[in-house]
Amino acid sequence: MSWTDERVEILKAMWTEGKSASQIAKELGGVTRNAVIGKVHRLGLSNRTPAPAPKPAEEPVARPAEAAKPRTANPGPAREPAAAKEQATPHPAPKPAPVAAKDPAPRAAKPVAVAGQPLPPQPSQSEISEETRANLAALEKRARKLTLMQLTERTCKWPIGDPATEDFWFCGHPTQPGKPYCETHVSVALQPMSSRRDRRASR
DNA sequence: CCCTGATTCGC
DNA sequence: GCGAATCAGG
Repeated sequence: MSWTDERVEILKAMWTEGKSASQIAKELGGVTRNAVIGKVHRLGLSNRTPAPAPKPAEEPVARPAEAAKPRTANPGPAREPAAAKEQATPHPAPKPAPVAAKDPAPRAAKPVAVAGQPLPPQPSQSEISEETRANLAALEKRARKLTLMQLTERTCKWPIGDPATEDFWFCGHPTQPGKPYCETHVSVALQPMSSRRDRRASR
């Protein structure tokens, strides 16, 4: 794949929106995150940080040659205004609408809209075995407490807690291959809906 | 270990 | 210009 005009546009858009290089790479396809990062730099739109922490120059202890190399952000010569359109929605994390927190029961999670992510079909308030129930309780205590932005293809996206408060995070345990949740959450989320199988029909 | 962006440097 | 390898960090 090559950097066609269109692909570059997507790259710019996504990068500006705060998407990570790997996300962009997956979206575009045919490129690695390294390629994306490399391109981002060549395009000169690397600095997503309006507040460039002026890094006090380190002692040229071991690399005199390196010190001479042009940094991405060159303080000297006229650099193009890349910080102009720094308006992209500064809140990558969608804030869920406040929800009445009246859930005394062992914190069963409420579904939250996660952009582009499969949503956890309610803990199927239906029939969940006591065993599974206990499993969940134990599991949630060991949750990695990932934030929305830390979720990846292989982190369990099961929401835990109340999205309206700070008491909210995602399970984060390793997902079952191809599934959005960890083993335990898959079991409660994607049940074959046959808790009560026919008592005799089967064969 | 998973992930992030940054930089280098051969192609 | 490109991007794998590598670096530095969370």
